[in-house]
Amino acid sequence: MIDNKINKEIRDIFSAYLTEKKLRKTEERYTILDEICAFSGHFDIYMLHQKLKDTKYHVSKATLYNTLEVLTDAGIVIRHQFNSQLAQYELRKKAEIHMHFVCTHCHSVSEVKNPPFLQGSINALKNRFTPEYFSLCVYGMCGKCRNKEQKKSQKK
Amino acid sequence: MIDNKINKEIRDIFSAYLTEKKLRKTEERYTILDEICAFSGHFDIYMLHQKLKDTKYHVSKATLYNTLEVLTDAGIVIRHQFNSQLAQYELRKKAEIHMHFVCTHCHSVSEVKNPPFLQGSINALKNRFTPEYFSLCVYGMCGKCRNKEQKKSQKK
DNA sequence: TTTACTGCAAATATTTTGCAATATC
DNA sequence: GATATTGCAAAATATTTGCAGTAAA
Repeated sequence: MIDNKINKEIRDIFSAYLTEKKLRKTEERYTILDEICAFSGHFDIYMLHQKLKDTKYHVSKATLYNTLEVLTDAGIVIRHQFNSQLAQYELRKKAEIHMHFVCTHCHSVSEVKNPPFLQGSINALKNRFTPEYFSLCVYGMCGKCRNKEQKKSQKK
Repeated sequence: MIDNKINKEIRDIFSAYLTEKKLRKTEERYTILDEICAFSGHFDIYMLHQKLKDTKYHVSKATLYNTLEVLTDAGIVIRHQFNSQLAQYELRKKAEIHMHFVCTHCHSVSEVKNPPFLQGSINALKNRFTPEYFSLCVYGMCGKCRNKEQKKSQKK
């Protein structure tokens, strides 16, 4: 779980990054980061925009895209493009501990804890590449869709 | 390598799929599949469109998108969305034997043979999910960018 | 002969860009 | 005070859709 302590830790990492890159520490950037930390899983631009609207804090789409790019460059947020055109984001802290199951039927994305050996085997490739993080997406049919398909074939 | 024999094998799988789903066997669909088989790695809609133009065989973008959807549904082609908006595709036959290294600096995508145990560990999750294929993307800095960064820091 | 497929153009969706106003350093 | 960042609107990019003509079954 990402609690307030970890939330603060992430804010500090962001501050250090902004200082290092001589970027400005704006209220918008920190507000966006706080809202991102509050998401339990994936989110997209629209969900984030909506969430900020609910808190009565107005931020433009342009700023959202800009901030997400900075956060991605800082390695704090990971950008996924599962199946749809709309990019999905998530906190890297959360992404690192699971793999994604993308259902090829209903396009739902669920998460399963990463097999621990995976990290090790990726680290082993360091001579050719400097791995920062990885994303394992397994495509297939999710439990729900499988049940539906089974019911269908039973009716025949 | 995908040679003509495998190419024919894929055509047959496609034919069987089209028959099963009561879809039509058009010249466009087979021509597109042939061009796809000729790509050695990833490709996108524009590369495919260009390639077909070169062979003097005109196919509209709409048909390309349509056919790629059919091929994806058939499990013959895999659709990736690495970093850009432009979807990248590749033959599943090829995708299954490697993982992707996506450079977070220059956005190049290279391929490395999959660790063989990965397939096994994914199959082990069959009770919750029916895995069809997987895509392991490792993000980080590629060799070229790493060298450039090293040269930069040496100059300082 | 029926209707799925194709091509074109228009519509939609997502992200990026230009620029004036504003706020950080 | 210099200039990075913001917000808005317009542009750019990628994909989908509507529809009339064509071709597979």
